[in-house]
Formats: sequence, C-alpha cells, structure tokens
Amino acid sequence: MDTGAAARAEGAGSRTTPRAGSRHGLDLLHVRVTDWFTEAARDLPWREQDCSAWGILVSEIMLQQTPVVRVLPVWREWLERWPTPSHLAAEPPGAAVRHWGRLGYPRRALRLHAAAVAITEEHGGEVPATHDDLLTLPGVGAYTAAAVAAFAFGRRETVVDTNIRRVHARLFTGTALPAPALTAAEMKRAASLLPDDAGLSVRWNAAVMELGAVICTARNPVCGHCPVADACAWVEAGRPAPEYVPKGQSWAGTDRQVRGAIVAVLRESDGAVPRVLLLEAPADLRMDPAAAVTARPGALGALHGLRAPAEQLDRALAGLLADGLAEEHDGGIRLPG
DNA sequence: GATCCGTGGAC
DNA sequence: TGTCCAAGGAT
Repeated sequence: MDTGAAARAEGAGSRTTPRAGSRHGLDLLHVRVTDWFTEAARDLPWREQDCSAWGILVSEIMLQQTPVVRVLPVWREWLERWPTPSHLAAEPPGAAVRHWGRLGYPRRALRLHAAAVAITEEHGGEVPATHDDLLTLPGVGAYTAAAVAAFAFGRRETVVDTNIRRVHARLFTGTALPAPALTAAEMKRAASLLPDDAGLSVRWNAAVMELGAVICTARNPVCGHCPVADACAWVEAGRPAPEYVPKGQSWAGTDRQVRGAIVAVLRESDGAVPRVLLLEAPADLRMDPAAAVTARPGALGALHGLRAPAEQLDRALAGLLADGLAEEHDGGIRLPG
C-alpha cells in the first residue's frame, strides 16, 4: 500500500522521527482524524447512543445516494411510525413506498420493507449483527452491511463509501477523485488502514466518512479546515484537476423521469388510479404542458405535462409493475397492497 | 463491468 | 441554465 500519508503525518507531527510508513505514522493519522471528528461531528439522530440497530439500518438505506438533509425528516417519521422491523413488516409494501416520500429510488423502500419481513421471519425480529447475515437482506450490499455491523454493533469492519474513497484517493494517491468503480486495491488499502482496536476502528470509519462529507468534498473542498491537509498527497501535488470527467446522469426525457412521475401520482392517491386517467391525458392538455399542470392537480398534471410518448408511458408502467412498485387493482393501478 | 434506478439543491 | 452530486445495490 501507499503509506505516504502516514509518513507525511509523522513527518509533520514529530519531525525528529522520520520513519516512512511506520506504525507510528498511521497511529498519528488515526489520532488526528478521530480527534477532529470528536470536535466537528454533526449531531445526527442515528448517531445517538440510544439509536437502535433498526434505526441505523433505516438511515443507511435512506442515505444511499441521498443527502443527509433530505433524509432527516423522513427518517424521523419512519422511526416514529415503525419503531421496529416487525412494525414495518406488518404493513403492506405500498405503505413503505408511500411514506418514502420524495427521497428518490423508491425501490429502496420496497427492499427495506422486504428486509423488515426477513428480519421478522428469519432473525426473530432483531437486526442481524454480522456482515454475512446483513448481506443476505434485500437492499443491503457490501457497504451497508459493513456500516451497520460497525455503527450498530461496534464491529471492526472495512467500511468503504464514496466519501472514504475520495479521502483515500486524495490523501494517499494524490488524485482529485477515486477510480470510477471501487477496486480490490482500494479495499485492501482501506483494510490495512483500519485500527486494530474495534472501538477505534468504528470511530475511524465514521470520522473519515464525515471528513469526506463536510471537508474533503467532491467540489470546493475546504482544505484549510482539514486535520490532515499537511499529510495529503493531493494538496502536496497542488490539487490537480480530475483525470477523467464523470459521466453525467441524463434525466429529461428518460424512463426514470416518467417512472418517478407515475409513482408520484400513485403515492398521492389513496386507491387505484384508472389506467386511462394515468396514461392518457386529454389531447388538448397533451399539446400544452403548462395547461396540463394547471388543469390537473398535483402529480397527475406533472405527469401529463411531461408529454411522454404513449410507448414510453407503457414501458415505464410495465417496468414499475415488474419491479413491484405498482400493481393492477380493480381495473386501475396502485401502490402494492 | 456497464447500466439502470429518483430527486432536488448548489454552482 | 445545465451540469454535477449525494452514506449504493441489483442485474
């Protein structure tokens, strides 16, 4: 592994003992970052000492590709409504999708519901504590399994998310961004950086993640407030620009946009929405998106305002039905009951 | 490994 | 204004 940052940390912290890549340098890195975390960590409800493993699991799923500020109110509502996995498991999956609100990627709500059912039926209602058991739950991948095992159960896990990848890339490799996809070498490096002590490793994981979220951000990083800027290979190299341009996600005119608009209509509706009402806007409204939004209340107007081709509407709905995000009921379409 | 899957805020 | 990005997972 590249232990340059550990060496640099040591060189900056105790210039009289310049042992490159030493255990001492790594220890110093741990101390600096975790001390910063103690001082700067945001107060988040899922970090409270009395937060349940279920609360932490829910937070991790909600936080997949979704900013903290948008998760907060929905997380609070969920934990109040469904304080344990069994509470959620007792509801139809559509309830999870409905109360997911506008967090995005509603299939996560479906998977979280499925996870609650699995926890209730196969784990006695208790969130499993090991990485392997967590990994069997729907919607739980390598990152989430490690995060829950670490943050809910105090285990020593190699946690690697987008924040940690970016911090490591800058600190050790000197590049602005990590590789497009997670590599085995990154996982190996992250594992080698993990403190031996379980308690400290949990702290380290949380601290590096937080550093990436609030200091070592993708755009406009605040290196002036970074506890390890003087050990950072990227800073030392003069903060070079990214070597590649991340592939942007197209949105306008995509099936994803149409799927989102359809689910928004279903979420807004108590019962089944007639297929015709959902998919066929009156001809005059189809010609004028603004008129459609005005004439139809809420999400339905927004859907018709897209003026998506009938073929695309059919395809999007078929996809939602196949994914279990919608179902046919009484001649209409509704969230899965 | 490349694609698909939502949403809204920041610049 | 359009682009980029946010504690990924499944296929």
